[in-house]
Amino acid sequence: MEIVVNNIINIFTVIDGKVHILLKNNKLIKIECNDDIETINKKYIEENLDIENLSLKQFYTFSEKQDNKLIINILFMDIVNYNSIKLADDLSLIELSKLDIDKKYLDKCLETLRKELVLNSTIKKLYPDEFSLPEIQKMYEDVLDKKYDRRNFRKRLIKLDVIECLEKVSSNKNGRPAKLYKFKDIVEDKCLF
Amino acid sequence: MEIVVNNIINIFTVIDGKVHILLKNNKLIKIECNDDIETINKKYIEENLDIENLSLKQFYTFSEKQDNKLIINILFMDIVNYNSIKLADDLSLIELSKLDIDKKYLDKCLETLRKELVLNSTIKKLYPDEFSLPEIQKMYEDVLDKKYDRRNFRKRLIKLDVIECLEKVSSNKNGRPAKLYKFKDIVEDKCLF
DNA sequence: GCAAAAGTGTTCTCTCTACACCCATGT
DNA sequence: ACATGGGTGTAGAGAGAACACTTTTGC
Repeated sequence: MEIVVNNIINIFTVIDGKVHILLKNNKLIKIECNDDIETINKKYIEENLDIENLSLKQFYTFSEKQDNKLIINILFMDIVNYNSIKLADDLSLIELSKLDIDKKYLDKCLETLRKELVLNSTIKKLYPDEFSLPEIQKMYEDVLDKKYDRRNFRKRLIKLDVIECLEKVSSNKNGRPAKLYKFKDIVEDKCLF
Repeated sequence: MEIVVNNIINIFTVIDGKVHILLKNNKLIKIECNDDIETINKKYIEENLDIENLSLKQFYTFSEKQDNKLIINILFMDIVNYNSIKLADDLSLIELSKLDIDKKYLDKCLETLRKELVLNSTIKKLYPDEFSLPEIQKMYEDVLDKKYDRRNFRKRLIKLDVIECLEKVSSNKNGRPAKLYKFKDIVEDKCLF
């Protein structure tokens, strides 16, 4: 039987508290794999995606049969800051919850995101510069589907010693501006939630 | 390029506090995959491994190039009770730490084991009947490479409401016999550590 | 001055840790 | 009786949850 191996690259970012995924021609980024899987990915990223410091992580392999072919889809992901993505003509970002793909793929993505986003190193990639606490709190509440108390949320991050306060505030359209913070340089990775 | 896809099946058990892995002809169990990966596994288990209720979980996919062939190795695992393995002539168990395989494979196995063994449902599969607390404490200390206080270890499991005490004791060669427990029927899965 | 959103501190509860002595068995 | 390993309880520290009022901004 003919065998086709694809690498599927899921690049996630967060816009306005909602997880988005990068598409190419309105489809998942799929690369036919005819070499070692890491080599193929590295080459593709260099030639096609203008994103700095991308570090793909493999998270699942699906198989399907189609027209007497065996198709192996190896899923990879990374999470990056919105500004580090240069949107070429054929690239677009879509809210993950609005993406029309097989539920088993989507569920695996969400499961993986939930594991990744609680890590210090991941959240620093997502917010490499300044951010406000309400901003990342909203993101967590959306992705993890939980509610947090504002004060306890803040205390948690401060006690973990992972953020430092900047002398700046955000400009909100409504209400009091939020203080801006940045993540400290990571010494060891910590689980935030 | 020619592509070969293999499923590699890692079946773990614990003997005397140490993790062991099932080998076939002293090698990892490898199946050439020419159909949907779950279908292949199901068929192989039925025909070759006389183990009840095996429920394989995929955990990683490696690739390698060999003689101008692309080899895709998809790794699966399950954890079972020692007594549920019927050792046919070509099957054997070896202590995981003494297995001579590529370090990246071994590290992935250990990482996966550490995630699995803290779950209620997994540990119940390993100890479906009676067990003593010192027995599983030793296993945890070995796999997680940590030490636990005897009293706190016991209190933790009791407070989690996952074990019940039997009116029996173990027969140790040294020292006082340990009380025997069994896991309660699982309602929801809990993380033990 | 009103609505909207953000900042802050305290108390209470619960969990985790550390720790010492006694008990049941085999030899 | 002694060596070995298992069982038990308590006190103190630390983490997490609940909670209300004040502050800053835009309109």
